[in-house]
Amino acid sequence: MPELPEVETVRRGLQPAMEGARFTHVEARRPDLRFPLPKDFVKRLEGQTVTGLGRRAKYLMADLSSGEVLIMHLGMSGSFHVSFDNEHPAKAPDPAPPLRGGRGAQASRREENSETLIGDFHYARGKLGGHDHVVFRMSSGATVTFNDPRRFGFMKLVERRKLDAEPMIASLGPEPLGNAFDAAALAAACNGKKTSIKAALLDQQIVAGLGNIYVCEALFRAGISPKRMASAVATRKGEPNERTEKLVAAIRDVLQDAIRQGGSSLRDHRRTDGELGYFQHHFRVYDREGEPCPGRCGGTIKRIVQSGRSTFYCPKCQK
DNA sequence: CAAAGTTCCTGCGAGC
DNA sequence: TGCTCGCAGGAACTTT
Repeated sequence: MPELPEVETVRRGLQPAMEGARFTHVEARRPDLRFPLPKDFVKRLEGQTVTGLGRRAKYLMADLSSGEVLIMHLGMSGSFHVSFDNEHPAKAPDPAPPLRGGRGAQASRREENSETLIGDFHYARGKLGGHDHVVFRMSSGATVTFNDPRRFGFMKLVERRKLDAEPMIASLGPEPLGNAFDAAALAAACNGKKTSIKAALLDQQIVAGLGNIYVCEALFRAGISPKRMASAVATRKGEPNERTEKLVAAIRDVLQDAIRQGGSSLRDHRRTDGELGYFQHHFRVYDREGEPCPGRCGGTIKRIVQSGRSTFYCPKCQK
């Protein structure tokens, strides 16, 4: 699902379509996302140039020539679709599986079945067109559509200079792949936390961008039990220990691996259409309840529920 | 059904 | 002892 690697994959897919390009036409077809789009949403975008397309945690941020930033969040089911004029005529819906999650035209050209390796999520067969929430026509010749059936995603326009005052951005912890995130930082953030390390890593204020999947995977790679107290990743006074170092390295590794492979393409497992995702095949514990531990310890992957979310782990080698 | 991410609310415990 | 504050955990949101 859209965790950091997926959002980063989407960002890279949107870049050739949007960066340096101007919004020539914007449609808000269904303004009822998690937050309603502002009434002047279209007016504030049309004519503006995207000077840069960045990412903070799971948020996409498009810098606009107007001085505003378009913040976009995929929620749980949001996806972007990119097509270029010369490949997909805008009028007729493409009967082929549409590109979801935005690897852009290059991936689509390179791979026959782009559906399986886009860093995202749903390929909503038969739900294109009028059901897309937002459509951008760009001066690059690209049409970018945003579709989010569950509507937990949103788009928001904020003045760049007021970005630091934006609560959802300001409250974020360090980027896990950035320099600010190291053992000392993690230990300090976990110090005194009376909750599980699993819950702590899901807390975007401790480290920003992890979700349920990558927390499970990182804890497995670090050999740390998800049930361990968060404060135990640090010694007294919040000093890091060996466990902290391992965990930081594991988080970095799993995110980098996932980004390298274009993120995970999870969809509802009960659906029968199409392939399953891509990095999902590299999951070692997530959604692998009952399977043997890939670490050859002889253990079996277990599923437990922590603060209402599934946790997958190997009780034998995660201590 | 349960799954995804975030916000909000409640309840409990710690501390004064 | 009694109150307040903050944190932790759960519900809600939505859809298939």
